[in-house]
Amino acid sequence: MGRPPCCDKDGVKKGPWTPEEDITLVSYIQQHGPGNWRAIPPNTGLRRCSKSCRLRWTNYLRPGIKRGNFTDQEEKLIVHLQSLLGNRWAAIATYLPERTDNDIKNYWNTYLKKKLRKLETGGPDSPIGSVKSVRRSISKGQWERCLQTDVDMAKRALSQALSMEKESKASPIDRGLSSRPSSTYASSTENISRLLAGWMSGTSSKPGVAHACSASVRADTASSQGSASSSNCIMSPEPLESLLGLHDSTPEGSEAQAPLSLLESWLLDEDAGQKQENFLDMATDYM
DNA sequence: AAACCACCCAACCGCCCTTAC
DNA sequence: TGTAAGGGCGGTTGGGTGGTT
Repeated sequence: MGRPPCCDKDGVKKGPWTPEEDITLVSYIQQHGPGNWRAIPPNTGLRRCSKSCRLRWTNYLRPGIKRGNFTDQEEKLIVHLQSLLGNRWAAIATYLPERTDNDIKNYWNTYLKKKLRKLETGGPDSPIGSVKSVRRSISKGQWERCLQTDVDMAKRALSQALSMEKESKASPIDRGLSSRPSSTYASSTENISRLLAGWMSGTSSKPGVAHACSASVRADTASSQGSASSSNCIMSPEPLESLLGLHDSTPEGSEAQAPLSLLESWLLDEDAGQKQENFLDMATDYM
């Protein structure tokens, strides 16, 4: 069936976003929150289609996005999840809250796919093979139920982890804004200011903010990974780590924490097949 | 120095799903 | 119940960048 594209109208701008457009979009979302994308162009004067606004926000301006190199853990997680879920990047991205589905998709298409192809031709005991063989051994219905449970658990634990994270890490300014639900949008301002800094400091040959920023981020992450103060990452990488159970600071009363850690350890475990049974047991317990 | 090439990634496109009416 | 609209998602594209020849 399909629908006519929403962006066919004359006067709709395409191509890279300018800092001014970013600021306009972010300030609107700060006031009204994300959603109702259709209302954004008429209310802000942006000559962009609603989809473009949504994508710009979710893939670039949204707070909490981590850019730059993927860690080994993230890489393993992506590989495992891709073998489990296929190219459902949005689902995979729920496990990597700091990464966008677009980022993961790009990373997969440009790097991981090739790497895995090499691995597959190079050796028989790649993680992909083990997971796939396990997957074949259980029924489709079982598998889908597991996935659903799996995603639900991840979401619960993630929201808990993130809320704990925000409370403990909120700057005085952020805390001041925390009375409203959209407090995290404050960090979008940081995004924008960094964007602008990258834009301004970049050479005039830089065609757009996107590349100016990503280039600076890449340079930054390469030179000072783990440096919290100078990082271009809007949020620290800790939510992922806490999600993965890498921190001791387990939130008390976090009912989903234990099963999630098991899940993640399973996902990150090279020997994924052996833990499949545990996971299935655990999943059914939580249904 | 310039031409070429491969890679990266932001953004677009088209389809599907959900929801409102 | 049917239809239209909005939003979400995955695939793809195209311009910029960096490395190589």
